[in-house]
Amino acid sequence: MQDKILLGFLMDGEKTGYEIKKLMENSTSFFFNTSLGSIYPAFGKLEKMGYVKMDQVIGDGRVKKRYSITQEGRKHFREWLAENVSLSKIRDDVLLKMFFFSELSVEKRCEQICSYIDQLKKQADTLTALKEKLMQYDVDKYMLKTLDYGIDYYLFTHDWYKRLLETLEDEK
Amino acid sequence: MQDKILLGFLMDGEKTGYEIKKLMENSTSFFFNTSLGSIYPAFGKLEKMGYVKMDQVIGDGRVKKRYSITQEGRKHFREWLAENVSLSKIRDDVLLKMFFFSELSVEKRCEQICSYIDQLKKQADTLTALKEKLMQYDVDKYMLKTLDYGIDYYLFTHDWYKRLLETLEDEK
DNA sequence: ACTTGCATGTAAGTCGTTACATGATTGT
DNA sequence: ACAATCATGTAACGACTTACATGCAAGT
Repeated sequence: MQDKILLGFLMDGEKTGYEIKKLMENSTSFFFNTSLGSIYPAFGKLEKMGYVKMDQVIGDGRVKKRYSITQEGRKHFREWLAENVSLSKIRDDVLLKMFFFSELSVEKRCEQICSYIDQLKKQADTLTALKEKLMQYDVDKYMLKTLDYGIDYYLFTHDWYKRLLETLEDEK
Repeated sequence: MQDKILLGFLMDGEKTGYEIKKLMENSTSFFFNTSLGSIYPAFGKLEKMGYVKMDQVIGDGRVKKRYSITQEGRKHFREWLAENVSLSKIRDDVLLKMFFFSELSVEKRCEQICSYIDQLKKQADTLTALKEKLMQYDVDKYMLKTLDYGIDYYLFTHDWYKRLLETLEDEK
């Protein structure tokens, strides 16, 4: 999975591991993020498989390892893109807590939901701001679409829990 | 995380690992599921920590290991429930593929989204059927709420991608 | 007789994170 | 001088999953 995202980021030009990490932070991080501690070893594997090749470059007086994608890498990535998609699980610990909400007092339930609503709103705002920023540059259409999904998802979830909170407060 | 769900399921009475697995399949599986291969070792750890205790029981002519939650276990579980919630990441491989959709032909993009829409509809229907079934019994209110979220989430995502498909088909 | 479901458990492997370790450059 | 950021990498650990291994009981 995370090897695919590395290949994906190399599709439009060579990059270092560190650069890809920075790019992720400003684009995919809300749904996909990877630590440097797994990016570097992943490049090693991709190189062994012949999907990327490395060039040692001196830039800013520093030695950097710049990776580029090979023809086989491109093929492999496009095959993965065309492969059947499947539903992934919602792995959400708020949902899990809500499942057992009967074990918690009404007050605590409200506190938890209030806090969550706050966080959802903030996340939606953060992504909206990110979108405004990115739209100033010439960013890929589908990168913006995923951002749109993110914004809409957090707004939907925000509204859902806000409605839940209203029913909770009636119970008080 | 998965130790919490085990404790949660024991809150309303003792159960075997196998029984909990079955319960999960009919309730939390759409957002949280755990294999038996991790349930059994998890019980071992919970027992060591004093959160559960085991009784060997003979039922149906079989030797079973029935676990019950201790007072410390209850305390630990309730503390976890009251702990600050935080946003979890959407780990969705469809979103990741959409991010790189420019690398795929318009036809393939539509195929992928069509297939995904289908799956989302089916999942919403499955959960709706599950809800009808559960409502016949006396199921906990918040268990049904999580199911409601699941249904609404899949419907929201279904509609979102359906709208995306319409814009994709205009491009053809 | 045979398959399915009940029931438990271990071992190997995957995938990822955090912490540790190092060191150069840039800005204050 | 000092902190922050750039840049790479490894080691330890965690949280799982799949496959393997076993065996009884119930239904067909």
